[in-house]
Amino acid sequence: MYLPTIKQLQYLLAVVELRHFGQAAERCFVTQSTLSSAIQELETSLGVQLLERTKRKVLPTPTGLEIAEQARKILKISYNIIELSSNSKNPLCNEVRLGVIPTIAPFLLPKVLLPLHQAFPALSLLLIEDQSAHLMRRLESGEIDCAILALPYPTEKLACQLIGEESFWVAMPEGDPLTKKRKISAADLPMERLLLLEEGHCLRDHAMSTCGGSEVKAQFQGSSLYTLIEMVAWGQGVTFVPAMALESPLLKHARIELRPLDEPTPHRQMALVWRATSYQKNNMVILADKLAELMVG
Amino acid sequence: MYLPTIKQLQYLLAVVELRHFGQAAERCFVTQSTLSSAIQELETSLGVQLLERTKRKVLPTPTGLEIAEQARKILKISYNIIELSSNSKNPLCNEVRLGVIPTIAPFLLPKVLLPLHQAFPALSLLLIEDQSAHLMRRLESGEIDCAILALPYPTEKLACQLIGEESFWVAMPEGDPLTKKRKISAADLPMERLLLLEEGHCLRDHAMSTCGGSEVKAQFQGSSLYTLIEMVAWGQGVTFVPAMALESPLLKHARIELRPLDEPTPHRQMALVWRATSYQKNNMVILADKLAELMVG
DNA sequence: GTTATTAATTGTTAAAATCGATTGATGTAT
DNA sequence: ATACATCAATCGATTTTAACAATTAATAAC
Repeated sequence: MYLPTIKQLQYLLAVVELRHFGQAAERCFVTQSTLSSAIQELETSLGVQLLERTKRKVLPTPTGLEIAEQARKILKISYNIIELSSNSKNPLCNEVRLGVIPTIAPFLLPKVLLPLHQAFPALSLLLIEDQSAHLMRRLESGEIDCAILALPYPTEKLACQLIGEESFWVAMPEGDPLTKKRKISAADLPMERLLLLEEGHCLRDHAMSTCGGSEVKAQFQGSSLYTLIEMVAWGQGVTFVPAMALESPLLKHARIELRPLDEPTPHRQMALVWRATSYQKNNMVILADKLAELMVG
Repeated sequence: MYLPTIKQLQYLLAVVELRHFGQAAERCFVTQSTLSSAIQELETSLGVQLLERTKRKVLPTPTGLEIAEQARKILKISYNIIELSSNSKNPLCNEVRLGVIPTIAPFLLPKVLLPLHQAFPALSLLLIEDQSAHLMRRLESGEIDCAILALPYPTEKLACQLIGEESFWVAMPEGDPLTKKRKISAADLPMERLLLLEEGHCLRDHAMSTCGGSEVKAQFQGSSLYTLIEMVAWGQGVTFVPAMALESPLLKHARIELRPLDEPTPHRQMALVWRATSYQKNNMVILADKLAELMVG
């Protein structure tokens, strides 16, 4: 079964509309002989006469008319395909599905979403908040295009670009003995009163490695930084918060005091990651650059 | 501006659906390398990445998905085109636009329409009644596909096939002196009482040539055989009628008597004519054969 | 009769499509 | 770890196709 070609249909349509091989050929930017034989080819492959030719006029057969009508549709869709692809060529005009981990999302997004929209008006961001491991899986399956993670994190086979760095602070209840220090060192931390996020949050792992690895036995596992902060405010213990969170209304809490950590200051790096093969790889670099710029400013 | 080819779109659709170059190639009956390069060709001509390839999986980009969707439509229309043309290949399945002259139509059509429909159930006949000259013009312009005319008539450049022959009879009022003869000869005809159809009807010309050419001065010009017969019934004169009309209810008229003409019997031939270039030329022969068969029976 | 117009035809060349075989990268099983 | 299997890209060779320029045959117009 031989499918017609778009070119054949294009030629047929031109002849049906102009009723003239020569003019049709001109419109299609080919010679009359090229057009003529292309249409003959179409006729024999379909096994049907599409045009009645006399030396003086060209008359489409009913079948020829019907097929020309279908050809019109096909041509229209073809132009539509070209339109579709040329639209998608502008940088950051596609929908970008971005995953962000829960300990970054609430602090970073309010800060960057508006400026991002101003910088790339055609960009449509779809946000997904999930833990690092889940985001990795969704990234690999193509469900999302990129993710903002906290490093260190194993990101083999992903392209990765840093967008910023932030140190950890210690949050403690108002009047806690620790508040007497301007800077807290790892040794000062009361392991027995340390509050951590539940399993799966990378902030938990980063905090644990700051305090000396698996020795830590966290007393309580909060499911979000919000709950954790509330616990601290009620005097249940102390915890780590990322620097970005300091500006959050959450930490304007009257009953919480914050102290930086001593040198070497523990910190985490934030990075945008994506599949190295991603069709958006060029856009990803642009996006990461913009994010880095917004983090500094 | 380069249009995609249907083949490229077909290959793309296969890959998007199967997520596998090898299987897609198999489905399309080509080698993997053929399919692979065809899709690369499509991508570069559109200037857009349509697929993300890793060694282990193939992931369509959003643009790739959209274009595959359009490809699906185009493929569907293409198959439709093939369907359209193969449908039109059955003999006499198209619409056939048939012109018939007014002195044949009312006598022939009642006789043949039903049997024709039984013989070619898929045939859709569109009937047009008009004078020979008009039919010729409409035939040439492609407005109709074929016509039933009475010969002799100049039919240059048209294909032509006889479907029957009929002699002329003379219709006269009941009790007319002429009724005493069993057969009428041309010389017997009362020229001053001869009623003819108006200009343009070929029956008029045939009648005139029977009576000796342009010598005839017809007293009255009827616009249809029906009026003419009524005139005869009212004793206004005599006229010619074609043999086929004898069976018509029109001539069961009580006040009309009919007589055949003497040897050499004047007659007319009926023929189906069509453009020699007509896409229906094969069908026309079939149709003419059938008509001839029905005329005899 | 001559000329102009038109589509088909012919012969040639350039472009492309396709294939088979190979490569390089990547998982999977032992 | 190592060998094996899988997969898409790549390469080189061959066939097929598309396109053109020039010509021909048929027709209409003058």
